[in-house]
Amino acid sequence: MTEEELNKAIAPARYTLNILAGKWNLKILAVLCSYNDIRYNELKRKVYGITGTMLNQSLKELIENGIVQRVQYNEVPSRVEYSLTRTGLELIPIYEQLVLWGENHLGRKCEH
Amino acid sequence: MTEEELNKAIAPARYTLNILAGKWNLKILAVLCSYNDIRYNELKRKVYGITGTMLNQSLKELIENGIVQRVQYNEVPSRVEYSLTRTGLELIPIYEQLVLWGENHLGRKCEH
DNA sequence: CCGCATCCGTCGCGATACTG
DNA sequence: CAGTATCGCGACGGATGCGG
Repeated sequence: MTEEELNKAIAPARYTLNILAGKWNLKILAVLCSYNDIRYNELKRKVYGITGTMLNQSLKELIENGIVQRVQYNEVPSRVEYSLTRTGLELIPIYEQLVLWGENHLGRKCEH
Repeated sequence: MTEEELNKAIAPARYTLNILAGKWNLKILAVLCSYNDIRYNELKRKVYGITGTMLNQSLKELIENGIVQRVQYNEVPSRVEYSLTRTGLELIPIYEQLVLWGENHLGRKCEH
């Protein structure tokens, strides 16, 4: 395998990983996954410990990558709801695989 | 879902991600995957662009996490071979899923 | 209620030089 | 051939305060 071939082969995986690897993205996905729609402040409360800055930054990334959808309702007071897109939902099986591998591996470590 | 429940739920996925997310780990896995055993310098040549420092650091992590196996042959000149463990092999399907999702998503971006 | 601008600390990454 | 030690930079994470 040449350098180019190797790079081409892993590029899509790198791309996916870059999205998942952000410190809060996994938590955000897990929360969004269990709600069809959720408001900003509700989301902020569910993703324990996150600051406004980080939540907005993470959401921005996720939106730009087509994983999260932002819907703004022009009411008073203003209301914004977030939800997973179809693309975002397709990320869930991967998330579950990550959990499975992690569980198996952590389990084995304890067994000796 | 409480804070603890959420943390417990995602912890294994975080663990798996931390392993995969290192800058060179994906490339190293991809190379190791296509060789049963490979020597240090051969590996260094295949993982284009990596420095000795980074290769050793990455390998150390992967070994500590039970993904890579190091076998040293006491010959002259010295010879060390690296290979994936059973646990490491179980990471391959995840890697492939990451590639698939990335390809689909990148594809859609170009379609408009 | 929702989000942005700024500033700062930490850490992953890496260049270089050295060892058995 | 197969590594280790040291030093430094830059990007990401995060606290705080402002704006619509």
